[in-house]
Amino acid sequence: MSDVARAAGVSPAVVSRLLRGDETLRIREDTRLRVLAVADELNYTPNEVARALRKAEVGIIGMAVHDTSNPVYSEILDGAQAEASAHGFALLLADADELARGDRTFERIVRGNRIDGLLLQRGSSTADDTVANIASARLPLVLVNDRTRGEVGSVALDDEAAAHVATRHLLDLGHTVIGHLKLGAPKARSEARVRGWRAALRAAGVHDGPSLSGGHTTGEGGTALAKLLAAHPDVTAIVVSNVLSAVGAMTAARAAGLEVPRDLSIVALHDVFFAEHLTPALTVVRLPLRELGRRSVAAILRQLDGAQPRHEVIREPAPELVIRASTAPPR
Amino acid sequence: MSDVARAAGVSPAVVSRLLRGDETLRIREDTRLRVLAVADELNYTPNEVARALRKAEVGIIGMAVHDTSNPVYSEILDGAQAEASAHGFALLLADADELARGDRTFERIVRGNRIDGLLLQRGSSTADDTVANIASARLPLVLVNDRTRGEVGSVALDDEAAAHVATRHLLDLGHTVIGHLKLGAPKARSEARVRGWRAALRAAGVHDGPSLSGGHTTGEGGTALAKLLAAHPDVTAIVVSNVLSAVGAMTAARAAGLEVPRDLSIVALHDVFFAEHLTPALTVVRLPLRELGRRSVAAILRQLDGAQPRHEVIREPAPELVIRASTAPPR
DNA sequence: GAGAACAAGTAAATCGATTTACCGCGAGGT
DNA sequence: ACCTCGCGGTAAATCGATTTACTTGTTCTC
Repeated sequence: MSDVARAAGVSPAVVSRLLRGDETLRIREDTRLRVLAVADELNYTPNEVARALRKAEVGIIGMAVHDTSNPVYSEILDGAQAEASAHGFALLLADADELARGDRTFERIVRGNRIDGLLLQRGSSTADDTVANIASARLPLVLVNDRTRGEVGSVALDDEAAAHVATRHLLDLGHTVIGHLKLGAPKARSEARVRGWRAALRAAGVHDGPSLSGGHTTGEGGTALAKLLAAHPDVTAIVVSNVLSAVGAMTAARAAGLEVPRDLSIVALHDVFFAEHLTPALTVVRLPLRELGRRSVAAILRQLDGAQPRHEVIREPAPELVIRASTAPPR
Repeated sequence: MSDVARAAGVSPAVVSRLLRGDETLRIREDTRLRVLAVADELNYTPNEVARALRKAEVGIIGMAVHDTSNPVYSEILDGAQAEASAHGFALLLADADELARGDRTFERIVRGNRIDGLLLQRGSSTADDTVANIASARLPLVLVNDRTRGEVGSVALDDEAAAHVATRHLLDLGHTVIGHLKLGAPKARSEARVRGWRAALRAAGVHDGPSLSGGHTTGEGGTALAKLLAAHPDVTAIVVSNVLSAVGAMTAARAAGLEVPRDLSIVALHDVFFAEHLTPALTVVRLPLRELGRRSVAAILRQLDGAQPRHEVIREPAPELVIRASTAPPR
């Protein structure tokens, strides 16, 4: 910057104030053009690190994901990336499991002013004290796809409505014994879905079907379905809270000699690009994942502007039923 | 830091040198313990931004991906993340398309000392001049899953061997008319695969089958297969360079009245977690994607230590054929 | 007893911007 | 002739660490 200032015959202060668009700067038109020309000619780009030090704001938002390979998460990431970029912020990726372990690298990121705020996708292993630890670093924090009561922000999807829509679909097809493969750990989210499922059943005057944890991998989904079928052979349809579990469940159903959807209808929460290429193509309830990423970043940005953390639930766009081939009327 | 220094009754220099493990620092044992205790009590973590400014090294590596949702890329990302974290570096995510557009946010990242080096996954839209532009910023650069001649580093997979293995598998099954759905844009990678495919055919004394671009989405893969079948109805097997295209091709084959693998065998390059859940389960050649991410970060780190950029190809672990259900002998 | 050698630190410049308080100059008013 | 005011800037402190050259007191050596 001082090189530019010298070459343009002004003080560094002018260069800084001009380039930052300082409103209080009075400057002659010719000086303005000269400085701009010199900056351009010298190919000057301000050092962001120095800026960050002085302004105590780095322009980077941390994103802690605990399973990068899950396609659901990469869609959230995409939305977050777009929103951050639109506001001149960049995303720093971090492994949520390292965070939970209290890893050194992570401590440095969280407490070392490397990021202005953190987006956290809490996995099964990320406990409350990790959240408390981050909050104690006075770092703006938003829990993504999660609900909490505490002093931290959160943005959640309308899990209850989604489960309701899925269950309603099965009821409409004529099913009356409808099971549920729940999520594993994140309690609030899981409970919201159970509520939605149960509410739909109640509204239709149907008894609760069996409900057990379906984990969050294809493998876990498969074993969970096997267990469910063993205990409740009368089930004709299930709602699966996790797409990957649903895929595993579908494979397991076939292995158990059931044909989907003839003998068992399956509807999953969350759409993923390969759902339509499965056999049968998977019926799902699509939730606005990209929007979730977007709104999470927006929430962090609001906190950076001094707003109090809020708890929001995305109800628009509403959960959308995508009917494919894995659901049908009961035999 | 000065708070700690004051509370411990020493100068900031001691705190800095002690915490950084400066070998030239002579210090009494009791002083050492006192400073450490005070730092711990005050919950002191050094400001990474200030460090970065002084040392002209930020501890962050940029990763520009042009399609976050592709599961192939998220596996690379995972490997990169692990390696970076193991060396105390963090990953900054960026959209390669924004980079190609010359976006402001990106300029600030690349030229503003926000990152120590950049990992670039060149997509179809990322032209050579983008690479030149980054190189001109004197930023260590490594092209991931790509080959180049230039002054920048690169880490590639053994695409030729992979295509060879895939083709060899089809030949072993008895096929003699074997097509190829190529990759779209990244030329070097695409050509390596064509070479591998052709070499396997030649070695078996079989004529080249038809070869055309299969794009990199399910949609493109589908239309490409339709076109290929229309022109060459005698094809009994194909190698598909992109998994997503392969999925689309499988759907398209069925739509054309062909049964996979009875009428058409399909083998794809790259394994993805859902390949085994497709119907039929997709036969693939698995390449070490996580290792690719790892080695790419390692290559950047070497450049940071002053090493010259290199061009490397990962041959270990070797491409591995994973036989599932989409390949069979010709009818 | 003088000087060397060493232990245990310290002072101060530096990294590159940002920002606040201030300053000199010419024009206009009286 | 003196004062004021607005224009067009500038000087200098600051953000929080790092690092090199230097200092001070003590012990050892001959």
